[in-house]
Amino acid sequence: MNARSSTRYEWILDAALALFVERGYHGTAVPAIAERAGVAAGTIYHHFASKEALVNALFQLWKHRIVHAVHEHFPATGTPREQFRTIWNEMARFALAHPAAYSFLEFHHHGAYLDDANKELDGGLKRFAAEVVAHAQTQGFIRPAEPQLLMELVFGAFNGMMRAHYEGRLVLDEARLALAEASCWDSVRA
Amino acid sequence: MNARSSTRYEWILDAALALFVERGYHGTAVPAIAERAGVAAGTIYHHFASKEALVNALFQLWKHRIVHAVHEHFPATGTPREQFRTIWNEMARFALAHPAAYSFLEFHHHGAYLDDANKELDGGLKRFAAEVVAHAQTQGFIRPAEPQLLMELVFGAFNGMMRAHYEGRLVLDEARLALAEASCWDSVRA
Amino acid sequence: MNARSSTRYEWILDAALALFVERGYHGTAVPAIAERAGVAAGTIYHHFASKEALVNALFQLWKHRIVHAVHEHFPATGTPREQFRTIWNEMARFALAHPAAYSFLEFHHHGAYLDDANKELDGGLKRFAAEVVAHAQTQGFIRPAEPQLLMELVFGAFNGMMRAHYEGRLVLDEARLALAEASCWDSVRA
Amino acid sequence: MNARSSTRYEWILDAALALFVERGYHGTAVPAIAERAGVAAGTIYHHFASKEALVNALFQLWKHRIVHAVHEHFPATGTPREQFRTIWNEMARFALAHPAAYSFLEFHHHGAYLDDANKELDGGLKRFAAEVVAHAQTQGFIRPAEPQLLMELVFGAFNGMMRAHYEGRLVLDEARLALAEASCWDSVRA
DNA sequence: AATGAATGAGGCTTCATTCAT
DNA sequence: GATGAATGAAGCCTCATTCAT
Repeated sequence: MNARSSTRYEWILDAALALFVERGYHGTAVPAIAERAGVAAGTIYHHFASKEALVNALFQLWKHRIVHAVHEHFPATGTPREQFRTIWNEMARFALAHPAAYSFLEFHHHGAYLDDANKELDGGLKRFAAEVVAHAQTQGFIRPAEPQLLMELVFGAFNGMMRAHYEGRLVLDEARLALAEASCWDSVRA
Repeated sequence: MNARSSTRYEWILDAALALFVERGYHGTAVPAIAERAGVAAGTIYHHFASKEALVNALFQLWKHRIVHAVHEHFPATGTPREQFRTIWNEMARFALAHPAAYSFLEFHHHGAYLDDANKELDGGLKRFAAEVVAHAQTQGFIRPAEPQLLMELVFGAFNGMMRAHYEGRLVLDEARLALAEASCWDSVRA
Repeated sequence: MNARSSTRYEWILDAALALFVERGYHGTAVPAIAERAGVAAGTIYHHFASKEALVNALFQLWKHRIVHAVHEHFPATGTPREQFRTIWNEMARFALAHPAAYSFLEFHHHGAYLDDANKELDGGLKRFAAEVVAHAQTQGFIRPAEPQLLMELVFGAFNGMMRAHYEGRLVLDEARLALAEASCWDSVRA
Repeated sequence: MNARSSTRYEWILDAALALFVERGYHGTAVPAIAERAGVAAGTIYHHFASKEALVNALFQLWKHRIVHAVHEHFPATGTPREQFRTIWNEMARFALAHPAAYSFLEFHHHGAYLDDANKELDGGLKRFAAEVVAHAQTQGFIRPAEPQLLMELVFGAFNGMMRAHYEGRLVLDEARLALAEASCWDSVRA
């Protein structure tokens, strides 16, 4: 789950990600993951205790990565406007660079098989964003409303845009991303 | 063979909806649907040719209902602002009255098993909304940007809000719905 | 099983015969018989206690008919040559007039579900033929060999010919039937 | 995946042969084959894609064997009488050594599930025999009649004899086989 | 008698997991 | 560690039979 000697570990994670996104967790057979990864079915069980352990490892890996990407670039001392834009841009960069991973994290229901650690992880980014909103409100930059509500609206808008992009209904370039970001800022600014 | 006459037909649809939302299509066993519906497993096959036919019937039924609800109340001669608010409110009324159905329609990947008729149906509401946006732009009420992009942002925001509500992170009452609607209007208005 | 008030009884027998020949007993579903017969599935159970009772009734009906046809025209006082030809011709007439029935009787394994009465019936025609052979041997018309063996050879030849005809590998007309009959007579005559 | 290497492969074929002969293809459940073979039900699907693939493999295997046995000993330069006797004897040897296989090949209707390759295979031996007959006719050894008809009569007689033997109505020893062969030759010789 | 929806046992097949090599 | 054949529980579906109408 961290540095692993074998690169097969990563082959398996990559194959599982692709298949889970394509066909869902329950719709994906372990032997199918093995075949796509180019390893034997038994090999998966040398690296993961079960199919459930595999999906949890996968979720944790990518959730950590996106959280890290957002936190790493977050301008703690910037203006709320800058902070908003930075979070938006980092998430867009991530979602465009790793479409399968973002789709897996955001557009699939994992409730039935995620372990507690991952359920805790899942809400982290949104809690952080809600805090940023709340702080910006104290400075008067963002309209006075439940931070939770505003945050869910913006994340939802972002996800709607990304999903439309993934599904081919929308082409996302720099200009459109900036326009969308500005629109969303307008929906929350004071 | 399966006119809406039989109540079992509806028991099965209701049970399938609940389970598909809970555990996903592939995660739901046909005998589990039968048990929840209070019928024998074989009975499902008197009403639906297959599990796939069942999920398609379910999708079509509810998609028709929400499309109907939105179209029925759409103020064709109203101002764009009124039109926007009406669509928002009708969708909210529907999503709050039928949480499982809305969740099933919007928060699940159906790509692998939806038939062509349903794939066609799926995009209908969004195409309609994009047209409304485009028309409002010609009158100068909505900012000049791709209608498709603006529409996906607003639908996404709505869905983010609904999902947060369903998952217990947000309480939605009249006031919050109105506030959210106003926020989203601000994200697209000229 | 004899004169029945309802003609549905016969529709069912006819449909069952056609399907059993096409797909075998185990390969034929009772609802499929009902559909082909143009009756409801439940109706079959007003006329037959079970699928097994149906197949037994069918077997008995047609076995009786062919036995009757052969016996009716058998020239008890004729020469063995006449007797041989008559049996051959009667069976050919029957097999050509009722291909499905003959195929059902002779080319399908019924061992697993025939009742005792039918198992007894099954051997009747062959026992009769063996007796005819034995009697002809006492008069020196047929070569001295086990009647049972000669009879099975001739019946086998007849069946091989009929099957080839049914399966389209052979066209049977009067001339060919006569030629085949003469050939078979040559295989047993003194 | 299923080279003849694994003994289980053969266990399964043997079990399937015995059961198909006893109860027919549709009357035989895959789990029953597994049980008789002494393997798990799932194991069958490591060696055969489906029940239908299994029955086709079985048919092909034994059809190849009998064709090979007949061709291997066929005296291409012998007299028609020798050729006739050789084919008869080889088939008898085979049919007595492998009663289940011969019964499976000749006494069951496979039309519904045999693949094209097997349908092609099926007619091979008979086509060969018809050619032998036709060639013998050109030399004046066999009476002038359709080779196809004479051949079907002889094969039919052979099958009638074998079936009577299998079903206990006839005991076949060397003397009786020779007698039957001579009888059949008499039915076709000039 | 006739219907056909309903039943549920059982059939074919898949698949998460194990284990001998 | 790696393999992949083997397992058997469980999944989707069929079908002989029943029963309320």
